[in-house]
Amino acid sequence: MVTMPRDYFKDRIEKIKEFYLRNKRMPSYSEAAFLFGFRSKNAAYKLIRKLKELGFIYSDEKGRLLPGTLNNPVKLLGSISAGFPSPAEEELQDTMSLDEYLINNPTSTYLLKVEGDSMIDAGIHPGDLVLVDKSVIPKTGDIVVAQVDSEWTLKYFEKRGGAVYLRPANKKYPLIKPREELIIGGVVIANVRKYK
Amino acid sequence: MVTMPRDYFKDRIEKIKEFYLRNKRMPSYSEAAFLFGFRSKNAAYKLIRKLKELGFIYSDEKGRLLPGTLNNPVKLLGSISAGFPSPAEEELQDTMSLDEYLINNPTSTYLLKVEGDSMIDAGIHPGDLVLVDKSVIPKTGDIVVAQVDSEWTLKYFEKRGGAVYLRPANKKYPLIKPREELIIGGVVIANVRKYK
DNA sequence: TGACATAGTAAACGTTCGTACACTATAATA
DNA sequence: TATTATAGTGTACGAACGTTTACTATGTCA
Repeated sequence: MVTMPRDYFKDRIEKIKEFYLRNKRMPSYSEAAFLFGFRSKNAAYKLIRKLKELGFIYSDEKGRLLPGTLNNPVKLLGSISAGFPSPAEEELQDTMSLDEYLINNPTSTYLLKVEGDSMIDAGIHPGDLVLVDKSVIPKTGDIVVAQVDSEWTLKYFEKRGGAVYLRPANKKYPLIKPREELIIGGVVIANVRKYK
Repeated sequence: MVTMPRDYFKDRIEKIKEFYLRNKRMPSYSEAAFLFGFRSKNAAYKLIRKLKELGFIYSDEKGRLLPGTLNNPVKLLGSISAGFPSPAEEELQDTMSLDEYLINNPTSTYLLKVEGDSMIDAGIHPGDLVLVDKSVIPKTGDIVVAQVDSEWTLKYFEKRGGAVYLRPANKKYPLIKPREELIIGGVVIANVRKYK
């Protein structure tokens, strides 16, 4: 029986990953054979069958290859204070896609750039991007996009005894009790800050 | 001459988008024809040629369709304090992918879950996910993942007169002057917080 | 040693692919 | 009204597709 070296699969997966990132589609079997350095596309066919069993790849009803966990661009390490594993060691790590992780409802979610410091105590800074889902019904404690005095702002949503209040996360600003009807643009489901 | 209704393209694009999200690949021309309700795939062929000109789709050297701006899952609205356009109006908005926006170097970037409150004044809370690029060389003011007393922590990086310091973003904790060699696990390039 | 599982080669199949060409129907324009 | 550009139908063709089968070579294990 022939046993393959330890990183046999990893190199192959990396090749496909590169192809996928470069071409934005999965290779055909003959293209995969070329990637792997095989002369026969059946060799690729058999190899990929194993990658499928490992979950890196799958295929649709027509046999075309689709990205499995390949798709996920960022590697997952442990948590920071727990003495997480050294970033140096390159294993077959778990990966994830930020898009898929953060966005539940692609059609009802949009992105908003934050200006002003009214939510700074909630860790939402000017310049941050805020993901807003307008299909979510706000509950007390949620951060919402609301229209106050014909201006859109970011506030904590509070419902007490039938009345609705908007609370800024900054002691400098007062609690807001909306005069008339309150227009909600959606609930903040995530906050993203880019440094570089 | 036949002029198409205003949202002619938008509906078609939405159909392809749905297909792409569902199948994780672009449709063939015959599949696209079926999506559009055409009997002839040549009709899809001509229509998609126009979508290509608009940048929503393109194709590789073998003619296979590839996602253009389709790919991007989240719609971009204006900024929040500027009285941004109502989220209700559904135009052909700009879209973006968070993965592509945040990650410059997929191979050297990883994700870390934050525990502890040492960076809370920088708006990085316990439970946040931090994107770390280990190929970036830290500069003063950057937030880095560093090993202090054989523990991995998140600190501001400061270089003054040849000496390197690590500063927590929380007044409760003291400035750290590393005794021996300083091990840096990478530079924080983004912070992500998920609420829902 | 002999039996066996595996990695890879090679060729063949029916199907689907992208693309091209000829054609019809419709609506706008001059 | 005649002209013209466009939306869509239908057919055809060579190339590439996924999949199957047969075969070789090689290393493992009893």
